Amino acid sequence: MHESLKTSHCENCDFKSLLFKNLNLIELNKLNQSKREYVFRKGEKIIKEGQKITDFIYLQKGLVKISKQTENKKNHIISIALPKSFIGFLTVFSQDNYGYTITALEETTICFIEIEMMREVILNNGAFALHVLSKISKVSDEIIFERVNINSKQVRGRIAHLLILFAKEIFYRTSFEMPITRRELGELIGMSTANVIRILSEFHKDNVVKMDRSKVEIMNFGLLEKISKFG
Amino acid sequence: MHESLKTSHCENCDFKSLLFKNLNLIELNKLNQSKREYVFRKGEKIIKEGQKITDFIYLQKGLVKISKQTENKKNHIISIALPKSFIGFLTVFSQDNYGYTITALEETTICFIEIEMMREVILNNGAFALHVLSKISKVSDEIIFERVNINSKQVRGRIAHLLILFAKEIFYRTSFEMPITRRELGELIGMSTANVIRILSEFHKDNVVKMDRSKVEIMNFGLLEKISKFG
DNA sequence: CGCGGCTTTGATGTTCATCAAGTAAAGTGG
DNA sequence: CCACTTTACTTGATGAACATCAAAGCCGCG
Repeated sequence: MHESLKTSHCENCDFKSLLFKNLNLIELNKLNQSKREYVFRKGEKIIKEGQKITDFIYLQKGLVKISKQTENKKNHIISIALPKSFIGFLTVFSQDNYGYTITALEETTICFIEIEMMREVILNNGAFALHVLSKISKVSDEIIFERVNINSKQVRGRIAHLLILFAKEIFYRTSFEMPITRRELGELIGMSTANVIRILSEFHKDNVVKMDRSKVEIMNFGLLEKISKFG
Repeated sequence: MHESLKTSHCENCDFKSLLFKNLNLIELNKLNQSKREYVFRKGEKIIKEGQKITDFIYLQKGLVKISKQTENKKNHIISIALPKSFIGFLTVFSQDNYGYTITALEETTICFIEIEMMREVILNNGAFALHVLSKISKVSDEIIFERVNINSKQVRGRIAHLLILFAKEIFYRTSFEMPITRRELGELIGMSTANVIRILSEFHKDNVVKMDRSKVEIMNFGLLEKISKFG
Protein backbone atom coordinates (compact mmCIF):
# COMPACT_ATOMS: atom_id res chain seq x y z
CA MET A 1 0.00 0.00 0.00
CA HIS A 2 1.24 3.44 -0.88
CA GLU A 3 -1.53 5.49 0.61
CA SER A 4 -0.49 8.26 2.95
CA LEU A 5 -2.08 9.59 6.10
CA LYS A 6 -3.51 13.07 6.33
CA THR A 7 -4.92 14.94 9.27
CA SER A 8 -7.69 17.49 9.30
CA HIS A 9 -10.71 18.09 11.49
CA CYS A 10 -14.16 16.93 10.39
CA GLU A 11 -15.57 20.23 11.45
CA ASN A 12 -13.69 21.89 8.63
CA CYS A 13 -14.45 19.25 6.05
CA ASP A 14 -15.89 20.67 2.85
CA PHE A 15 -18.40 17.89 2.77
CA LYS A 16 -19.50 18.09 6.35
CA SER A 17 -22.60 19.91 5.25
CA LEU A 18 -23.54 17.09 2.93
CA LEU A 19 -23.37 14.07 5.12
CA PHE A 20 -22.92 15.24 8.62
CA LYS A 21 -25.06 18.32 8.79
CA ASN A 22 -27.30 16.75 11.39
CA LEU A 23 -24.53 16.14 13.86
CA ASN A 24 -23.72 18.37 16.82
CA LEU A 25 -20.19 19.27 17.84
CA ILE A 26 -19.86 16.49 20.38
CA GLU A 27 -20.79 13.91 17.79
CA LEU A 28 -18.45 15.45 15.25
CA ASN A 29 -15.61 15.30 17.73
CA LYS A 30 -16.28 11.65 18.35
CA LEU A 31 -16.19 10.96 14.64
CA ASN A 32 -13.08 13.04 14.31
CA GLN A 33 -11.24 10.99 16.88
CA SER A 34 -12.21 7.74 15.26
CA LYS A 35 -11.61 8.68 11.64
CA ARG A 36 -8.45 8.11 9.64
CA GLU A 37 -7.87 10.00 6.44
CA TYR A 38 -5.79 8.59 3.59
CA VAL A 39 -4.71 9.68 0.16
CA PHE A 40 -4.61 6.97 -2.50
CA ARG A 41 -2.71 7.25 -5.74
CA LYS A 42 -4.14 6.43 -9.13
CA GLY A 43 -4.58 2.70 -9.53
CA GLU A 44 -4.41 1.83 -5.84
CA LYS A 45 -7.06 -0.43 -4.37
CA ILE A 46 -9.00 1.17 -1.53
CA ILE A 47 -11.17 -1.84 -0.79
CA LYS A 48 -10.75 -5.43 -1.95
CA GLU A 49 -13.71 -7.69 -2.66
CA GLY A 50 -14.24 -10.12 0.21
CA GLN A 51 -12.38 -7.98 2.72
CA LYS A 52 -13.92 -7.65 6.16
CA ILE A 53 -15.95 -4.49 6.63
CA THR A 54 -14.55 -2.52 9.53
CA ASP A 55 -14.99 1.03 8.37
CA PHE A 56 -17.46 3.20 6.66
CA ILE A 57 -15.57 4.82 3.81
CA TYR A 58 -16.23 8.35 2.79
CA LEU A 59 -15.00 9.66 -0.54
CA GLN A 60 -13.81 13.16 0.12
CA LYS A 61 -11.95 13.99 -3.05
CA GLY A 62 -11.13 12.14 -6.23
CA LEU A 63 -12.69 9.50 -8.43
CA VAL A 64 -13.03 5.74 -7.99
CA LYS A 65 -14.39 2.68 -9.72
CA ILE A 66 -16.46 0.04 -7.99
CA SER A 67 -16.00 -3.37 -9.56
CA LYS A 68 -16.79 -7.00 -8.99
CA GLN A 69 -15.78 -10.41 -10.27
CA THR A 70 -18.64 -12.41 -11.70
CA GLU A 71 -19.10 -16.16 -11.13
CA ASN A 72 -17.31 -16.90 -14.38
CA LYS A 73 -14.32 -14.76 -13.46
CA LYS A 74 -15.06 -11.78 -15.63
CA ASN A 75 -14.45 -8.35 -14.22
CA HIS A 76 -17.41 -6.02 -14.13
CA ILE A 77 -17.46 -2.35 -13.19
CA ILE A 78 -20.64 -1.50 -11.33
CA SER A 79 -20.20 2.22 -11.11
CA ILE A 80 -17.84 5.18 -11.29
CA ALA A 81 -18.18 7.34 -8.21
CA LEU A 82 -17.11 10.81 -7.26
CA PRO A 83 -17.40 12.82 -4.07
CA LYS A 84 -20.98 13.23 -2.84
CA SER A 85 -21.99 9.90 -4.29
CA PHE A 86 -21.47 8.04 -1.01
CA ILE A 87 -20.23 4.79 -2.40
CA GLY A 88 -19.35 3.60 1.06
CA PHE A 89 -23.00 3.00 1.73
CA LEU A 90 -23.30 -0.07 -0.40
CA THR A 91 -23.27 -3.23 1.68
CA VAL A 92 -21.72 -1.78 4.85
CA PHE A 93 -24.87 -1.95 6.91
CA SER A 94 -26.01 -5.37 5.79
CA GLN A 95 -23.00 -7.64 5.29
CA ASP A 96 -19.79 -8.56 7.05
CA ASN A 97 -17.62 -8.45 3.95
CA TYR A 98 -17.40 -6.17 0.96
CA GLY A 99 -18.92 -7.54 -2.21
CA TYR A 100 -16.85 -5.41 -4.53
CA THR A 101 -13.48 -3.79 -5.07
CA ILE A 102 -12.91 -0.03 -4.99
CA THR A 103 -9.99 1.39 -6.94
CA ALA A 104 -8.77 4.98 -7.19
CA LEU A 105 -8.89 6.36 -10.75
CA GLU A 106 -6.99 9.49 -9.77
CA GLU A 107 -5.51 10.86 -6.54
CA THR A 108 -8.28 10.24 -4.08
CA THR A 109 -8.80 11.17 -0.44
CA ILE A 110 -10.77 8.75 1.67
CA CYS A 111 -11.97 9.03 5.25
CA PHE A 112 -12.26 5.79 7.14
CA ILE A 113 -14.75 5.94 9.98
CA GLU A 114 -15.24 2.93 12.22
CA ILE A 115 -18.50 1.29 11.32
CA GLU A 116 -19.39 0.86 15.00
CA MET A 117 -19.05 4.59 15.46
CA MET A 118 -21.46 5.22 12.60
CA ARG A 119 -23.91 2.74 14.11
CA GLU A 120 -23.72 4.47 17.44
CA VAL A 121 -24.41 7.89 15.98
CA ILE A 122 -27.31 6.57 13.94
CA LEU A 123 -28.77 4.95 17.06
CA ASN A 124 -28.76 8.25 18.90
CA ASN A 125 -29.51 10.74 16.17
CA GLY A 126 -32.68 10.16 14.22
CA ALA A 127 -32.19 13.06 11.84
CA PHE A 128 -28.80 11.70 10.89
CA ALA A 129 -30.30 8.23 10.45
CA LEU A 130 -32.94 9.54 8.07
CA HIS A 131 -30.31 11.40 6.14
CA VAL A 132 -28.10 8.34 5.73
CA LEU A 133 -31.17 6.38 4.73
CA SER A 134 -32.04 8.77 1.96
CA LYS A 135 -28.46 8.74 0.66
CA ILE A 136 -28.29 4.95 0.55
CA SER A 137 -31.59 4.78 -1.15
CA LYS A 138 -30.54 7.29 -3.77
CA VAL A 139 -27.18 5.74 -4.58
CA SER A 140 -28.70 2.30 -4.96
CA ASP A 141 -31.55 3.52 -7.12
CA GLU A 142 -29.20 5.32 -9.42
CA ILE A 143 -27.00 2.29 -9.88
CA ILE A 144 -29.94 -0.01 -10.51
CA PHE A 145 -31.65 2.34 -12.95
CA GLU A 146 -28.38 2.98 -14.74
CA ARG A 147 -27.84 -0.76 -15.17
CA VAL A 148 -31.32 -1.25 -16.57
CA ASN A 149 -30.87 1.64 -18.93
CA ILE A 150 -27.50 0.53 -20.26
CA ASN A 151 -28.90 -2.93 -20.75
CA SER A 152 -31.70 -1.76 -22.95
CA LYS A 153 -29.32 -0.22 -25.47
CA GLN A 154 -26.95 -1.69 -27.98
CA VAL A 155 -23.29 -0.85 -28.26
CA ARG A 156 -23.50 2.54 -29.98
CA GLY A 157 -26.14 3.70 -27.56
CA ARG A 158 -24.19 2.43 -24.58
CA ILE A 159 -21.02 4.26 -25.52
CA ALA A 160 -22.95 7.42 -26.31
CA HIS A 161 -24.79 7.20 -23.02
CA LEU A 162 -21.55 6.74 -21.14
CA LEU A 163 -19.82 9.67 -22.81
CA ILE A 164 -22.79 11.89 -22.00
CA LEU A 165 -22.72 10.68 -18.43
CA PHE A 166 -19.06 11.57 -18.05
CA ALA A 167 -19.63 14.97 -19.64
CA LYS A 168 -22.74 15.87 -17.67
CA GLU A 169 -22.37 14.18 -14.30
CA ILE A 170 -18.64 14.09 -13.73
CA PHE A 171 -16.74 16.75 -15.66
CA TYR A 172 -19.47 19.29 -16.47
CA ARG A 173 -17.97 19.96 -19.89
CA THR A 174 -17.85 18.48 -23.37
CA SER A 175 -14.10 17.96 -23.42
CA PHE A 176 -12.34 16.03 -20.69
CA GLU A 177 -9.75 13.39 -19.87
CA MET A 178 -11.27 9.92 -19.84
CA PRO A 179 -10.15 8.46 -16.49
CA ILE A 180 -10.50 4.82 -17.54
CA THR A 181 -9.07 2.61 -20.28
CA ARG A 182 -10.97 1.17 -23.26
CA ARG A 183 -11.05 -2.16 -21.54
CA GLU A 184 -12.60 -0.62 -18.45
CA LEU A 185 -15.16 1.19 -20.58
CA GLY A 186 -16.09 -2.23 -21.87
CA GLU A 187 -16.29 -3.68 -18.38
CA LEU A 188 -18.59 -0.85 -17.40
CA ILE A 189 -21.15 -1.46 -20.13
CA GLY A 190 -20.64 -5.14 -20.78
CA MET A 191 -18.96 -5.22 -24.15
CA SER A 192 -15.61 -6.28 -25.57
CA THR A 193 -12.66 -3.92 -25.66
CA ALA A 194 -12.29 -4.31 -29.42
CA ASN A 195 -15.85 -3.23 -29.98
CA VAL A 196 -15.57 -0.22 -27.69
CA ILE A 197 -12.67 0.97 -29.81
CA ARG A 198 -14.47 0.23 -33.04
CA ILE A 199 -17.46 2.33 -32.04
CA LEU A 200 -15.22 5.15 -30.85
CA SER A 201 -13.50 5.10 -34.23
CA GLU A 202 -16.87 5.36 -35.93
CA PHE A 203 -17.82 8.32 -33.78
CA HIS A 204 -14.51 9.90 -34.74
CA LYS A 205 -15.08 9.37 -38.44
CA ASP A 206 -18.62 10.75 -38.17
CA ASN A 207 -17.44 13.84 -36.29
CA VAL A 208 -19.57 13.06 -33.28
CA VAL A 209 -16.82 12.55 -30.70
CA LYS A 210 -13.08 12.94 -31.13
CA MET A 211 -11.19 10.72 -28.77
CA ASP A 212 -7.41 10.76 -28.93
CA ARG A 213 -5.66 8.66 -26.36
CA SER A 214 -7.55 9.71 -23.22
CA LYS A 215 -8.58 13.15 -24.50
CA VAL A 216 -12.28 13.28 -25.26
CA GLU A 217 -14.01 16.03 -27.14
CA ILE A 218 -17.69 15.81 -27.89
CA MET A 219 -18.27 17.61 -31.20
CA ASN A 220 -21.97 17.05 -31.69
CA PHE A 221 -23.73 16.69 -28.38
CA GLY A 222 -27.22 16.68 -29.87
CA LEU A 223 -26.44 13.80 -32.19
CA LEU A 224 -24.74 11.91 -29.38
CA GLU A 225 -27.89 12.23 -27.31
CA LYS A 226 -29.97 10.88 -30.19
CA ILE A 227 -27.61 7.92 -30.53
CA SER A 228 -27.82 7.32 -26.81
CA LYS A 229 -31.59 7.37 -26.90
CA PHE A 230 -32.25 5.31 -29.99
CA GLY A 231 -29.08 3.25 -30.46
CA MET B 1 -58.87 -1.06 -8.98
CA HIS B 2 -60.18 -4.29 -7.59
CA GLU B 3 -58.14 -4.53 -4.46
CA SER B 4 -60.05 -5.07 -1.27
CA LEU B 5 -59.53 -3.75 2.24
CA LYS B 6 -58.62 -5.95 5.16
CA THR B 7 -58.24 -5.18 8.81
CA SER B 8 -55.91 -6.74 11.32
CA HIS B 9 -53.66 -5.38 14.02
CA CYS B 10 -49.92 -4.91 13.42
CA GLU B 11 -49.23 -6.47 16.77
CA ASN B 12 -50.45 -9.79 15.44
CA CYS B 13 -48.75 -9.51 12.09
CA ASP B 14 -46.66 -12.55 11.23
CA PHE B 15 -43.95 -10.30 9.97
CA LYS B 16 -43.88 -7.92 12.88
CA SER B 17 -40.84 -9.65 14.19
CA LEU B 18 -38.99 -9.08 10.98
CA LEU B 19 -39.40 -5.42 10.36
CA PHE B 20 -40.91 -3.96 13.43
CA LYS B 21 -39.26 -5.87 16.22
CA ASN B 22 -37.60 -2.73 17.53
CA LEU B 23 -40.87 -0.89 18.08
CA ASN B 24 -42.67 -0.59 21.39
CA LEU B 25 -46.43 -0.94 21.75
CA ILE B 26 -47.12 2.77 21.52
CA GLU B 27 -45.24 3.00 18.23
CA LEU B 28 -46.97 -0.09 16.91
CA ASN B 29 -50.34 1.40 17.75
CA LYS B 30 -49.46 4.54 15.90
CA LEU B 31 -48.45 2.53 12.84
CA ASN B 32 -51.57 0.45 13.20
CA GLN B 33 -53.82 3.48 13.09
CA SER B 34 -52.09 4.87 10.03
CA LYS B 35 -51.78 1.66 8.03
CA ARG B 36 -54.21 0.39 5.44
CA GLU B 37 -54.12 -3.21 4.36
CA TYR B 38 -55.17 -4.33 0.88
CA VAL B 39 -55.41 -7.56 -1.02
CA PHE B 40 -54.49 -7.40 -4.70
CA ARG B 41 -55.46 -9.99 -7.24
CA LYS B 42 -53.09 -11.55 -9.72
CA GLY B 43 -52.14 -9.05 -12.42
CA GLU B 44 -53.22 -5.93 -10.52
CA LYS B 45 -50.83 -3.02 -10.31
CA ILE B 46 -49.92 -2.04 -6.77
CA ILE B 47 -47.71 0.88 -7.72
CA LYS B 48 -47.40 2.67 -11.03
CA GLU B 49 -44.14 4.16 -12.25
CA GLY B 50 -44.15 7.93 -11.80
CA GLN B 51 -46.84 7.88 -9.13
CA LYS B 52 -46.32 10.11 -6.13
CA ILE B 53 -44.85 8.34 -3.12
CA THR B 54 -47.19 8.72 -0.17
CA ASP B 55 -46.83 5.39 1.55
CA PHE B 56 -44.26 2.90 2.51
CA ILE B 57 -45.45 -0.41 1.15
CA TYR B 58 -44.95 -3.61 3.00
CA LEU B 59 -45.37 -6.94 1.27
CA GLN B 60 -47.07 -9.17 3.77
CA LYS B 61 -48.08 -12.12 1.66
CA GLY B 62 -47.80 -13.01 -1.98
CA LEU B 63 -45.42 -12.38 -4.85
CA VAL B 64 -44.82 -9.31 -7.00
CA LYS B 65 -42.70 -8.12 -9.88
CA ILE B 66 -40.91 -4.79 -9.93
CA SER B 67 -40.55 -3.40 -13.42
CA LYS B 68 -39.55 -0.30 -15.29
CA GLN B 69 -39.82 1.22 -18.73
CA THR B 70 -36.48 2.04 -20.31
CA GLU B 71 -35.78 5.21 -22.32
CA ASN B 72 -36.56 3.37 -25.53
CA LYS B 73 -39.90 2.10 -24.26
CA LYS B 74 -38.91 -1.46 -23.53
CA ASN B 75 -40.24 -3.08 -20.42
CA HIS B 76 -37.69 -4.41 -17.98
CA ILE B 77 -38.27 -6.45 -14.84
CA ILE B 78 -35.83 -5.47 -12.13
CA SER B 79 -36.72 -8.08 -9.58
CA ILE B 80 -39.25 -10.60 -8.33
CA ALA B 81 -39.99 -10.07 -4.69
CA LEU B 82 -41.64 -12.08 -1.99
CA PRO B 83 -42.50 -11.38 1.65
CA LYS B 84 -39.51 -10.40 3.76
CA SER B 85 -37.75 -8.89 0.78
CA PHE B 86 -38.93 -5.37 1.59
CA ILE B 87 -39.38 -4.12 -1.90
CA GLY B 88 -40.96 -0.96 -0.62
CA PHE B 89 -37.57 0.28 0.42
CA LEU B 90 -36.37 1.16 -3.01
CA THR B 91 -36.66 4.86 -3.70
CA VAL B 92 -39.14 5.75 -0.96
CA PHE B 93 -36.66 7.61 1.19
CA SER B 94 -34.91 9.48 -1.58
CA GLN B 95 -37.41 10.49 -4.26
CA ASP B 96 -40.85 12.00 -4.55
CA ASN B 97 -42.10 9.60 -7.19
CA TYR B 98 -41.77 5.89 -7.74
CA GLY B 99 -39.28 4.92 -10.43
CA TYR B 100 -40.88 1.57 -11.13
CA THR B 101 -44.13 -0.34 -11.33
CA ILE B 102 -45.10 -3.08 -8.89
CA THR B 103 -47.52 -5.77 -10.06
CA ALA B 104 -49.02 -8.68 -8.13
CA LEU B 105 -48.09 -12.07 -9.60
CA GLU B 106 -50.50 -13.90 -7.32
CA GLU B 107 -52.96 -12.88 -4.61
CA THR B 108 -50.91 -10.46 -2.57
CA THR B 109 -51.50 -8.63 0.69
CA ILE B 110 -49.91 -5.22 1.03
CA CYS B 111 -49.76 -2.88 3.99
CA PHE B 112 -49.63 0.80 3.17
CA ILE B 113 -48.04 2.87 5.90
CA GLU B 114 -47.85 6.63 5.54
CA ILE B 115 -44.31 7.58 4.69
CA GLU B 116 -44.40 10.47 7.16
CA MET B 117 -45.27 8.03 9.90
CA MET B 118 -42.26 5.90 9.02
CA ARG B 119 -40.04 8.98 9.03
CA GLU B 120 -41.30 9.95 12.44
CA VAL B 121 -40.64 6.53 13.93
CA ILE B 122 -37.16 6.43 12.42
CA LEU B 123 -36.43 9.86 13.86
CA ASN B 124 -37.31 8.70 17.35
CA ASN B 125 -36.13 5.12 17.37
CA GLY B 126 -32.50 4.57 16.48
CA ALA B 127 -32.64 0.80 16.70
CA PHE B 128 -35.48 0.77 14.20
CA ALA B 129 -33.55 3.17 11.97
CA LEU B 130 -30.52 0.89 11.92
CA HIS B 131 -32.71 -2.06 11.14
CA VAL B 132 -34.39 -0.35 8.21
CA LEU B 133 -30.96 0.74 7.02
CA SER B 134 -29.63 -2.77 6.97
CA LYS B 135 -32.69 -4.04 5.10
CA ILE B 136 -32.46 -1.36 2.42
CA SER B 137 -28.80 -2.01 2.01
CA LYS B 138 -29.35 -5.73 1.64
CA VAL B 139 -32.17 -5.52 -0.87
CA SER B 140 -30.26 -3.08 -3.04
CA ASP B 141 -27.06 -5.10 -2.94
CA GLU B 142 -28.87 -8.24 -3.94
CA ILE B 143 -30.53 -6.57 -6.89
CA ILE B 144 -27.28 -5.00 -8.08
CA PHE B 145 -25.24 -8.17 -7.73
CA GLU B 146 -27.97 -10.19 -9.40
CA ARG B 147 -27.97 -7.82 -12.38
CA VAL B 148 -24.21 -8.03 -12.74
CA ASN B 149 -24.31 -11.79 -12.53
CA ILE B 150 -27.07 -12.23 -15.10
CA ASN B 151 -25.24 -9.88 -17.41
CA SER B 152 -22.09 -11.93 -17.39
CA LYS B 153 -23.85 -14.99 -18.72
CA GLN B 154 -25.28 -15.89 -22.08
CA VAL B 155 -28.80 -17.07 -22.66
CA ARG B 156 -28.52 -20.67 -21.53
CA GLY B 157 -26.73 -19.62 -18.37
CA ARG B 158 -29.28 -16.90 -17.68
CA ILE B 159 -32.25 -19.20 -17.93
CA ALA B 160 -30.51 -21.84 -15.83
CA HIS B 161 -29.61 -19.25 -13.23
CA LEU B 162 -33.18 -18.01 -13.10
CA LEU B 163 -34.69 -21.46 -12.73
CA ILE B 164 -32.29 -22.22 -9.89
CA LEU B 165 -33.18 -18.92 -8.27
CA PHE B 166 -36.89 -19.71 -8.38
CA ALA B 167 -36.27 -23.19 -7.02
CA LYS B 168 -33.91 -22.19 -4.24
CA GLU B 169 -34.99 -18.73 -3.16
CA ILE B 170 -38.71 -18.68 -3.81
CA PHE B 171 -40.28 -22.13 -3.83
CA TYR B 172 -37.73 -24.25 -1.97
CA ARG B 173 -38.32 -27.21 -4.28
CA THR B 174 -37.34 -28.49 -7.71
CA SER B 175 -40.87 -28.52 -9.08
CA PHE B 176 -43.09 -25.50 -8.97
CA GLU B 177 -45.51 -23.30 -10.87
CA MET B 178 -43.70 -20.57 -12.79
CA PRO B 179 -45.51 -17.37 -11.79
CA ILE B 180 -44.52 -15.37 -14.85
CA THR B 181 -44.92 -15.76 -18.61
CA ARG B 182 -42.15 -16.52 -21.11
CA ARG B 183 -42.18 -12.92 -22.17
CA GLU B 184 -41.69 -11.79 -18.59
CA LEU B 185 -38.85 -14.26 -18.17
CA GLY B 186 -37.25 -12.54 -21.12
CA GLU B 187 -37.85 -9.10 -19.64
CA LEU B 188 -36.21 -10.26 -16.43
CA ILE B 189 -32.96 -11.38 -18.04
CA GLY B 190 -32.87 -9.18 -21.11
CA MET B 191 -33.58 -11.58 -23.94
CA SER B 192 -36.30 -12.11 -26.52
CA THR B 193 -39.35 -14.23 -25.79
CA ALA B 194 -38.65 -16.49 -28.74
CA ASN B 195 -35.22 -17.30 -27.42
CA VAL B 196 -36.42 -17.98 -23.90
CA ILE B 197 -38.77 -20.59 -25.33
CA ARG B 198 -36.09 -22.03 -27.57
CA ILE B 199 -33.71 -22.59 -24.68
CA LEU B 200 -36.49 -24.07 -22.55
CA SER B 201 -37.23 -26.50 -25.38
CA GLU B 202 -33.57 -27.47 -25.47
CA PHE B 203 -33.54 -28.09 -21.74
CA HIS B 204 -36.62 -30.23 -22.21
CA LYS B 205 -35.03 -32.29 -24.97
CA ASP B 206 -31.87 -32.74 -22.92
CA ASN B 207 -33.82 -33.86 -19.84
CA VAL B 208 -32.49 -31.02 -17.73
CA VAL B 209 -35.75 -29.21 -17.04
CA LYS B 210 -39.25 -30.19 -18.06
CA MET B 211 -41.47 -27.17 -18.43
CA ASP B 212 -45.02 -27.73 -19.53
CA ARG B 213 -47.17 -24.65 -19.65
CA SER B 214 -46.33 -23.10 -16.25
CA LYS B 215 -45.37 -26.35 -14.54
CA VAL B 216 -41.63 -26.57 -13.99
CA GLU B 217 -39.76 -29.66 -12.97
CA ILE B 218 -36.01 -29.61 -12.66
CA MET B 219 -34.76 -33.08 -13.57
CA ASN B 220 -31.02 -32.60 -13.30
CA PHE B 221 -30.18 -29.91 -10.79
CA GLY B 222 -26.45 -30.54 -10.90
CA LEU B 223 -26.26 -30.08 -14.65
CA LEU B 224 -28.45 -26.99 -14.43
CA GLU B 225 -26.01 -25.50 -11.96
CA LYS B 226 -23.12 -26.22 -14.30
CA ILE B 227 -24.99 -24.53 -17.16
CA SER B 228 -25.71 -21.56 -14.94
CA LYS B 229 -22.08 -21.26 -13.97
CA PHE B 230 -20.40 -21.76 -17.31
CA GLY B 231 -23.11 -20.93 -19.85
C1' DC C 1 16.25 -0.95 -25.74
C1' DG C 2 13.17 -4.33 -24.98
C1' DC C 3 9.24 -5.88 -22.49
C1' DG C 4 4.39 -5.55 -21.30
C1' DG C 5 0.20 -3.38 -21.46
C1' DC C 6 -2.98 -0.57 -24.03
C1' DT C 7 -4.77 0.44 -28.56
C1' DT C 8 -6.24 -0.33 -33.24
C1' DT C 9 -8.13 -2.74 -37.40
C1' DG C 10 -9.56 -6.59 -40.15
C1' DA C 11 -11.36 -11.22 -40.80
C1' DT C 12 -14.24 -14.80 -39.05
C1' DG C 13 -17.80 -17.20 -36.72
C1' DT C 14 -21.20 -17.42 -32.97
C1' DT C 15 -24.94 -15.81 -30.59
C1' DC C 16 -28.98 -13.87 -30.58
C1' DA C 17 -32.98 -10.80 -32.16
C1' DT C 18 -36.29 -10.42 -35.49
C1' DC C 19 -39.78 -11.85 -38.53
C1' DA C 20 -43.23 -14.88 -39.91
C1' DA C 21 -46.70 -18.21 -39.50
C1' DG C 22 -49.09 -21.36 -37.01
C1' DT C 23 -51.10 -23.58 -32.69
C1' DA C 24 -52.97 -23.53 -28.23
C1' DA C 25 -55.17 -21.37 -24.42
C1' DA C 26 -57.72 -18.01 -22.14
C1' DG C 27 -60.63 -14.23 -21.71
C1' DT C 28 -65.10 -11.61 -23.55
C1' DG C 29 -69.51 -10.48 -24.84
C1' DG C 30 -73.81 -11.92 -26.70
C1' DC D 1 -72.28 -21.76 -23.34
C1' DC D 2 -70.51 -20.85 -27.69
C1' DA D 3 -68.35 -17.88 -31.25
C1' DC D 4 -64.95 -14.40 -31.27
C1' DT D 5 -60.88 -12.05 -30.05
C1' DT D 6 -56.92 -11.61 -27.88
C1' DT D 7 -52.90 -13.14 -25.71
C1' DA D 8 -49.48 -16.61 -24.90
C1' DC D 9 -46.66 -20.10 -26.84
C1' DT D 10 -43.85 -22.50 -30.36
C1' DT D 11 -40.61 -23.41 -34.32
C1' DG D 12 -37.97 -22.34 -38.30
C1' DA D 13 -35.46 -19.28 -41.34
C1' DT D 14 -32.76 -15.20 -41.84
C1' DG D 15 -29.69 -11.60 -40.94
C1' DA D 16 -27.71 -8.25 -37.71
C1' DA D 17 -24.97 -7.41 -33.84
C1' DC D 18 -21.29 -8.62 -31.44
C1' DA D 19 -17.32 -11.52 -29.47
C1' DT D 20 -13.24 -13.56 -30.56
C1' DC D 21 -8.88 -14.13 -32.66
C1' DA D 22 -4.89 -12.44 -34.74
C1' DA D 23 -1.40 -9.23 -36.02
C1' DA D 24 0.63 -5.01 -35.76
C1' DG D 25 1.61 -0.26 -33.91
C1' DC D 26 2.20 2.68 -29.92
C1' DC D 27 3.72 4.17 -25.54
C1' DG D 28 5.74 4.15 -20.93
C1' DC D 29 8.99 2.31 -17.94
C1' DG D 30 12.62 -0.14 -15.78
